Amino acid sequence: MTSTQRPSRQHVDEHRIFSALPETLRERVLARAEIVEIDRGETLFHEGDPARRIFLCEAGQLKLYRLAPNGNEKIIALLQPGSTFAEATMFMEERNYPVNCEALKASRLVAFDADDCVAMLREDVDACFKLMAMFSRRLRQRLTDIEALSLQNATLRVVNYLLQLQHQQDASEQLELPTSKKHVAGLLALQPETLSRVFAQLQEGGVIQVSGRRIRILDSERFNDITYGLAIS
Amino acid sequence: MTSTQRPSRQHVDEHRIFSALPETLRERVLARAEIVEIDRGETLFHEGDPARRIFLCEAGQLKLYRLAPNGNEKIIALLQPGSTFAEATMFMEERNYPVNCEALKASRLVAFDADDCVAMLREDVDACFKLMAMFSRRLRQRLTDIEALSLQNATLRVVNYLLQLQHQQDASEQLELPTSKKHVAGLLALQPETLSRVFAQLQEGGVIQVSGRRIRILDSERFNDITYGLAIS
DNA sequence: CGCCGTACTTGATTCAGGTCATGATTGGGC
DNA sequence: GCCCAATCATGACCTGAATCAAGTACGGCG
Repeated sequence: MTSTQRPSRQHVDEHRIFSALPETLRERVLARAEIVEIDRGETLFHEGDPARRIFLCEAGQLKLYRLAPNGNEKIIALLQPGSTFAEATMFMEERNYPVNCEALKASRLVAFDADDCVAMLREDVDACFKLMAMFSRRLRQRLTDIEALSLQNATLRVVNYLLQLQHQQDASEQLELPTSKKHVAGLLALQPETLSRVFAQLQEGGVIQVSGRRIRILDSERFNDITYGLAIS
Repeated sequence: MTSTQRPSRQHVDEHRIFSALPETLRERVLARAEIVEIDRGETLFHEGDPARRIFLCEAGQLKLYRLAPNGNEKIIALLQPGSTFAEATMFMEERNYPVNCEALKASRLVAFDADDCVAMLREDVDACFKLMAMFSRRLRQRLTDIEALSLQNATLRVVNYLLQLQHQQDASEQLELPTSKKHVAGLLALQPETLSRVFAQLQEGGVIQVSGRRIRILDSERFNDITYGLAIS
């Protein structure tokens, strides 16, 4: 991991931007922001580490995850270019990261100083509102996750995940998993074997067609039905 | 459910207060706030209902929950006097409640108009910061919930819950469940039967002593061990 | 291009927790 | 204080997903 380069306006503007911060304030944060380059497999921070910086993913892919003592890994979120993360640590009494963060691909991040960001937010209610909107969206996402974990079985979780992907991507019947099946399994709190079997079963039923990371939704009618709790037939 | 009374300053000041709002602003919100009285078993709102108001629980107890098609219920949060809820809806494009809310005991709430609150927040960065701090704490709590659901078994979830209760209450070895075991089960995403068995097993092992809603932690040594994944012996 | 480690698939088996059933106990409301 | 319904406890049984195991396919790197 290196953190020598200085970020240019471009670096940030190229992408969806540290989305809570309006145009006028970006200049100031950038003054002390740093570019962080990180290799595949490297860890950006561990759960419990003091959180002095918040991040924007410019390029690459990372996972936020928690580990069970037995080594089981639950992926909390996949970070794609344009994602910001760790903002909530700014407001905690104890500022430390609540999860581990590791690069799944070589990645380039912009690291903002937490104190700088707080200082800026103090002077800009609009920025606060954008951040609050982001927190609200994230809270609702967590609610969806909790519902999935406590009320849905493996098949339903997979189906809902695929529908969500389909919606995020161009909404065509063809979609692509954003990462390896192993990590998708970690995201859905399943073992890789189970995910594999669910895919096999859905393919068996003629509902989807899987080839590597590409998935085609063949029978969107029945596919939707499954979401409402009907059997796989 | 009745919503005729006008709330006095007292009603709100008596308790922990709409905690994101500093002293100076309370007067203004209160001008249009209403008292809502609700009986045990009544529903305050359903998932999907338009969210025009946010709430402070003054007295009583409520549950926020989601339902599976088969009737299974996951309790997202228990609301006690002093809790505020539904604040995040203020910032959603589509303002609607993401969960159901039902009174577990007859309750008295203060209902604030969402638009009024937004208007107030616009003029007070301190209030924004308090609210952002609350969102951050809540996000972290959700993270803990997700970890519990995806990486911990029934016993571990129960033990961690009891430890959390012990900490919230006076940290003595004696604690009291805040609600019925049925609802505690719903909070931990367990069936009541399973919770009952876990309690029985822990009591069997001499680790706790259960009598109704009162629980005494007998062997805090071993009790803590369980948290680290060791067997119940 | 070929090698090796990782990802993936598939089968056999196990087991934690859910489901169903039956009493015992409790507590809210008249 | 009594009564009915809801809560709670416990046993028998079932099942979905984890675990264990073994073989195949893939992809990154020399």
